[in-house]
Amino acid sequence: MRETDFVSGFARGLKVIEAFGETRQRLSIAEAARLTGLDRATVRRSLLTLAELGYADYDGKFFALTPKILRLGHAYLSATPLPVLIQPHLDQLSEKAGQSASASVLDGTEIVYIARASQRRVMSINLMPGSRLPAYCASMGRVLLASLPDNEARSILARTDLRANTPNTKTDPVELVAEFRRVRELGYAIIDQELEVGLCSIAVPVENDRGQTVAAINIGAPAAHVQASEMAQRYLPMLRETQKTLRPMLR
Amino acid sequence: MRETDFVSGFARGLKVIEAFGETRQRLSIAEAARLTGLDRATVRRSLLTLAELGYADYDGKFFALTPKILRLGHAYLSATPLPVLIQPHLDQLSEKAGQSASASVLDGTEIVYIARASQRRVMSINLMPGSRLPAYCASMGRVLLASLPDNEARSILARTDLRANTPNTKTDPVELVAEFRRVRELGYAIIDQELEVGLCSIAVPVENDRGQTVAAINIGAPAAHVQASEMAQRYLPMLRETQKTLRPMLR
DNA sequence: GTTATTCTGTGCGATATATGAACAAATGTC
DNA sequence: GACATTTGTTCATATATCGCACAGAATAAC
Repeated sequence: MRETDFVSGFARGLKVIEAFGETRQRLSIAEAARLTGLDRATVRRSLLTLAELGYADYDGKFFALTPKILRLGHAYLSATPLPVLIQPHLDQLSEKAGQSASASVLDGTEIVYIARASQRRVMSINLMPGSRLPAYCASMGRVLLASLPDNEARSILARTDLRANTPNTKTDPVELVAEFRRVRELGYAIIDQELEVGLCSIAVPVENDRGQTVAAINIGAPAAHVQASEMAQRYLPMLRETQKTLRPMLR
Repeated sequence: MRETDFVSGFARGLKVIEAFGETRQRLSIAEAARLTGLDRATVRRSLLTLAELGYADYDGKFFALTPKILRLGHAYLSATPLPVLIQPHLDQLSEKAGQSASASVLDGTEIVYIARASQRRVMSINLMPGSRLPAYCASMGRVLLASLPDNEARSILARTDLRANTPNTKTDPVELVAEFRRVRELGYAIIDQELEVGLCSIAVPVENDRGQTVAAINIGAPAAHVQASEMAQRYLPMLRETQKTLRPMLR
């Protein structure tokens, strides 16, 4: 790609939109400039552009994103067959299991939720499509990383901030890569309170008709309610069933 | 705002992203140019920029958005208190009702889903945060339009393509404005298969502590399962309860 | 109330981008 | 296989944007 094939004004604008996610919903020009590392004048032009187009509100002092911005993510969610295809199956799965069911894909070091059917709230954090979690300590993340060649998974781990969210969290890259091998062999991953105390989850890959892993689905349950050791017995059959149903539908 | 306070490269790029929503997930340069009405060379630069930043994949022929694009919508969903506050209450509501519960806000002539707890699939279309429906024939849309002054609601109706999705759909602006008055008086709206045959729903406004309507929540049910006339009796009490709980939490 | 600091808005030269035409490659048509 | 269309890419140049520096307004500090 040549230098001139890059629209830096566009790239800067996207960076400005993302700046909103990290802090509060209202940003002044100076705050946005600090968060993005861009020049104030540039940020101001981007924000005024967003406001002009209706993607942001401006009260003369602060800018705030409007729901119109959801059109951008929606362009992906509705245009990509995956979320639309998976959602109804998650609804069924969730109802059958009596627990929350989710689907996600990998984006860099994180998993991104693309669909979700919540039965009850088991996590302190609130998940919705677009939400992100570190891959290394989430059941779907384990499954997705396990689907990659070892060196790629290692490279992602190397770029990850491997922090111990709970006493259970595995943070040793060597141990994690060994875990990926286990996951690859078994075809599922179980997380026992590695992300948050009190939360267990089990995930399986979603494969397309050529056997490539294109996403992961999981069921999460409160540890108080379901022991980690029971997860497979209870939920693996229905996860496998959903997995099997989805497979011929993909690509 | 001055001419130079508008970054047209940014605006064009956003338009290109939205072009994906309308058709398939893969777009060639020429297709994107046709959909956006922009020059091929310009669209090409925008698409290459998206690819360079990881928001799109490029196989040398077609571009497709990647899940990274969800960061943009997520910037709104996580930064805005409304979706994050409402979601857990929707989960509860949905579980209690045994039906899907959703929350939405108004964006132009459409409602935009900002949170959703699906119990089972009752609609042919698949809803998720960011999904949009025409306001005039959706229960939450009725509630949101009813919260506006008559002339504003009328102005929105004037810009709406008032089509009869089913034999039940109300499409006469005069009738609709009268309906808004009724909704305002009763404090809730019921839709009896106006959007889709077989689907009923009931919505109430979500007000902040100053009594301003900031969103709407609803419960949808299959008409075969729940008569429209029973909707209020069955679900209004729990909607009111959620409404009451949310009120002091907002702003 | 004064000073210091931070912020927003503007003008300008340097730099980057958009445009439409031109061309080559790919695709479709007969 | 030749012709017509469509598509992707490149180029020159007219136009728009960027980042800087500065002025004035708004806050904050004292």
